[in-house]
Amino acid sequence: MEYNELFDTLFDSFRKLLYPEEWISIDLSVSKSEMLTLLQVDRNGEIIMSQIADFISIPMSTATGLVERLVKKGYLERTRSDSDRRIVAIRLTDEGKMLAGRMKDTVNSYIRLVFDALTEEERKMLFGIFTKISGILSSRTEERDTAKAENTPLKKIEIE
Amino acid sequence: MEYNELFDTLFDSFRKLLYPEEWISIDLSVSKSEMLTLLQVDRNGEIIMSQIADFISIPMSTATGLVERLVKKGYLERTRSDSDRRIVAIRLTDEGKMLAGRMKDTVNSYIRLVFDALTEEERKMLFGIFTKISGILSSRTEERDTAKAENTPLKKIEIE
DNA sequence: CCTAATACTTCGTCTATCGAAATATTCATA
DNA sequence: TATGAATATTTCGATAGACGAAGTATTAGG
Repeated sequence: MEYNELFDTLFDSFRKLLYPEEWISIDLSVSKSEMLTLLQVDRNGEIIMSQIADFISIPMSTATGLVERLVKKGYLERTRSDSDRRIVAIRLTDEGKMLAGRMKDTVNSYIRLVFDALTEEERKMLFGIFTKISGILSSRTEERDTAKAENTPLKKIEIE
Repeated sequence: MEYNELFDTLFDSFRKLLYPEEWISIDLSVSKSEMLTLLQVDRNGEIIMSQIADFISIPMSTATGLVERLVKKGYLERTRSDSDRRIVAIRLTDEGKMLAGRMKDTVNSYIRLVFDALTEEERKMLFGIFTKISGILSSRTEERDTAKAENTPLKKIEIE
């Protein structure tokens, strides 16, 4: 019976993440995908177009537009690689670094808010639980990925 | 130092929720907002347009389109209220009920997957933690809402 | 060399979102 | 009880973002 309550809580979290403007004060100058991109570039320091597309699971044509907007806004800069001139490397500008920093601070302030409300024991356990969950979810993702890879040739047999 | 790891985990969850197609097998015939709407209608049994708009935090004009698509797809039906003919009540069709059921089943299977990986103690604690967190987040939302509400009257002074 | 593969961009199209104005109905009040 | 304000919703036009197909440039392989 706890399942239902848990479902509702998750449902609510899903809603909040889809429309975070409601509960978190984020910079309105970037969209959710743009935010994700900035944080990912921040994590990697430097990243190439195809990695961005891969990471967010979008086609390259979409990634081009996404990065283009962030470049126009002054948060990212593009550089053609010298060793392989097909490759475009993406880096944060100083302004981009500041924005990424502010975004991380905001999220961290929420993490802290939650952490402060928990006991030491709960904190430890939450961390362990998170690790377990993310392990399960990524093993799921891998399953799907390999399944997809294995199915691709088979699809030709389907009667569509 | 745990903060960073936690940030990364949250960051990843955010990404997965924004692009759930990657890890969860959901019905491709509806978008994320549409899914949210269907589940909310399912929860309430019957709901009116403004409640939908309110719940998902979108303007009414957007809600109209959203519901329109779901009606066309055969998942929702509209009825003008007899007591107040301005009001439009939304209900799930049988097909809509089935889809909502399938969506809940999918999510519940994930919940179960996670639950099964946890000990009884962890389960209890996770539940408590979830309750705490959602309490904190909704008190935040309320703060923002009342702040907004308190500001509204002042707006009338504006020279429009 | 020359063809295939890779990395990326451009273009046209389509979908979703949103604000402003329009419509229809009910409420309030004088 | 007429009439102007308030409420609930839709329509319309504009705009942003996503995506597939085709195009460009560069590198790799036989």
